[in-house]
Amino acid sequence: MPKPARTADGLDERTASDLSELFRTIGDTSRVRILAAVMAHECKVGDIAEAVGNSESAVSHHLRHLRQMRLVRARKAGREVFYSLDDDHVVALFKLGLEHVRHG
Amino acid sequence: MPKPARTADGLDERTASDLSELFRTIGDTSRVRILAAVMAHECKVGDIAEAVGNSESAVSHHLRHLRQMRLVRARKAGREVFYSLDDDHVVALFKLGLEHVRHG
DNA sequence: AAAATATATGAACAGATATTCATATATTAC
DNA sequence: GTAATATATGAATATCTGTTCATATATTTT
Repeated sequence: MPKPARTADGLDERTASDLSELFRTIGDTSRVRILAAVMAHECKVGDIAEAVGNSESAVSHHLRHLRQMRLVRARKAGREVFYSLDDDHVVALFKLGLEHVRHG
Repeated sequence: MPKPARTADGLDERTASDLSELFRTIGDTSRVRILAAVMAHECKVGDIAEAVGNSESAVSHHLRHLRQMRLVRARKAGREVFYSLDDDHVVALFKLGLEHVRHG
């Protein structure tokens, strides 16, 4: 099989791309707030929309994005869908990020 | 003084905005690679440009952005400018990010 | 002094992306 | 069955952002 394309700094292109995509996903104010809401406790879409002050449609779009990046997970209950964190990497990332912005 | 505007999830708007801005800064493939290069060892602009395969101008723009977010720091030596990490939050963020993308 | 080199910067353009709106799907209530 | 509710989705649009190009600044060399 072909060698992965390597940049001179030791990060292959695929990894750099994946990594940046992950951070880009968290790099949106609405999604940060959606994640913070979901982080506090399992939430259904409507409640998230109200909490972050976005339309349900916009939130739904964001949630799909977050799902695709495996940051949140959906649990269907009747006609409602409850979202929770998929793992706790996000919590750790938030903590580090906060350390930096609150004067790092 | 006025209370900071709070979202229902406990993140005030300013914090959510700052946090997302930080992640957005790392959420670009070129900047990820620039950071990786600088992370390995202090680099001057030209070398970074070559390492990541971007123009020096583009890299310079990115470096300004990274400087403004206090992610990298510049040291001037003659007509060259050497960049290094400003602190090690980025290293920790990269580690966590990699854990997530390499099967989260 | 001028020429050459390294980096920075502003403006402009191209491509990406968040939000809105209209509509679709799924589930429950009647 | 139909009506109502919750969420999802596609397309369109408006905004944001990365890169390029031209040019500016700073430093060294001759």
